[in-house]
Amino acid sequence: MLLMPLPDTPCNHLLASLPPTELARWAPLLQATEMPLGQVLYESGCTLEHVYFPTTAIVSLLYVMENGASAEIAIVGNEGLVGISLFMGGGSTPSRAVVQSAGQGLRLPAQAMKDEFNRAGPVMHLMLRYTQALITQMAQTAVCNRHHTLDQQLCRWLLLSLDRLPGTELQMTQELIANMLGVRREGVTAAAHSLQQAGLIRYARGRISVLDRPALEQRTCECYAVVKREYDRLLPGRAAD
Amino acid sequence: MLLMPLPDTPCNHLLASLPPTELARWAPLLQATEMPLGQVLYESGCTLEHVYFPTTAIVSLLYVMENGASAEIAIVGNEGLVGISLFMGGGSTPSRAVVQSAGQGLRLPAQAMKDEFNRAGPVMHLMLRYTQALITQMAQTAVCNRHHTLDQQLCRWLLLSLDRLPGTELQMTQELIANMLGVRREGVTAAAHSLQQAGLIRYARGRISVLDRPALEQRTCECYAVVKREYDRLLPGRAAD
DNA sequence: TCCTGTCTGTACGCTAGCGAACACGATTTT
DNA sequence: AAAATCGTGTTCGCTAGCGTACAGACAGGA
Repeated sequence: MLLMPLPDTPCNHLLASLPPTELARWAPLLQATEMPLGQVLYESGCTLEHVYFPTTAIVSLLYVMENGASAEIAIVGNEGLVGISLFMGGGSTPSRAVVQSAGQGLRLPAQAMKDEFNRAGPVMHLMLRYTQALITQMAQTAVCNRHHTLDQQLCRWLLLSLDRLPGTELQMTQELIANMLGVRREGVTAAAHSLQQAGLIRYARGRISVLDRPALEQRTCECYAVVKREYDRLLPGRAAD
Repeated sequence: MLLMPLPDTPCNHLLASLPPTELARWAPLLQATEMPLGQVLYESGCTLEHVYFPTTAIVSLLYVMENGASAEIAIVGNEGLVGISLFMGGGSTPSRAVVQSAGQGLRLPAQAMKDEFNRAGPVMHLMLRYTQALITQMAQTAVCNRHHTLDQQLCRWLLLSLDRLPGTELQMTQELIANMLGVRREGVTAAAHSLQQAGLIRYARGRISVLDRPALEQRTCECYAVVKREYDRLLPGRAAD
């Protein structure tokens, strides 16, 4: 079957929790795609032609300012989809979606999503619940940006990314992380260094291994837990991790 | 008529842009309410019994941290409604809604909103477009918190509030503004002082008059314009201000 | 009239993070 | 094997905003 060619193959949780009937309608239209690092799924203000359901990739929603500086607004991985503005209305957003961690995903033509959404059935309610969870993530990003230290934010970011990937390793340069968090690369270097010295992670040339996840969770701010709890509450279907 | 007892009486733009048929269904259920300063419309994690359509009041959605510090996530005034989680799913959010500027509003029983939303008609689409605009505001709040100075943020905040009020005066102590922005009161004092010296505002004991709005718009960051543009794009029905 | 509470001004030392510039090792390319 | 590029470490001065503490100024009530 398309979504699970092999047992234990990673799949998208949103798709996986669709009722069989609706999934069957989409199955012939879903198309597996490679999502290489840096790929821009949509640009600020542009209308979408597909929605993307990441399976092993991670996508960042970020806003790029006029002076080129950027800030991440939310992370989307195998728990969600990229392109909510398609069914929310407007068809575009002022932000940009960039692949932050290379991998695969499934994509669906925009029209199929709109059609299914307009049936106002279980798919619609699932999409709205996901959107609600995404809203929480954005809100908490605002709070975190206001009040918490770079150290804490890095922990939060690592955990959010980790939750959306198999394994405990992420391929990610400090430069890239800095762009996501909207801080200097040197700041990330310092924070990562202290995490490494504390034995929580190990990194080398764009490869980060998380050694002590519980300690990371303890070191981060409350924002991570708030977001996690809300995702689990609103989207109970997905595998408990 | 309920929504416009007198010509030029302020009303809620969302309600005003409903088709007559749907408005007629709600009209008997809508109930005018006083919304005094500081009133908590809903608390973090609590389920809603009403949705609120502010007419002359302004409501802040804010997150209160474990240590008591807070940060505003979005502002809702006569352009929107408080309680989107009711139709988005989940029925609650980790944030709190507080009346930031006293005034009136209309409230509607939760069930009426749910019922109407589930008809999947024009009301649903309007609510979703509003939610999309709200999402933009939250995202931009995150960006602003990351990158912009207190001065710029104060300007943005004044403008957003001003857009939701009649006239050019707001009743608002610096202490309260500081809570919303998630900064120290002294910081607001300093920023407000410099705005006053530049002749953009005048304030005294909790009363702020905006003297030179164009200059405020010039002094703020791009965030204000991005949010404003998105509201105008998604909710074209409301009066151009 | 006094008094109390509210709102705003000011000062001081402190820290996190910024901007810029450069060093060095590792990896890839030629 | 040499060269170029990439990822990380380090330094220095600088600024915005924090925490704390206190003082004056205005308002409304007793």
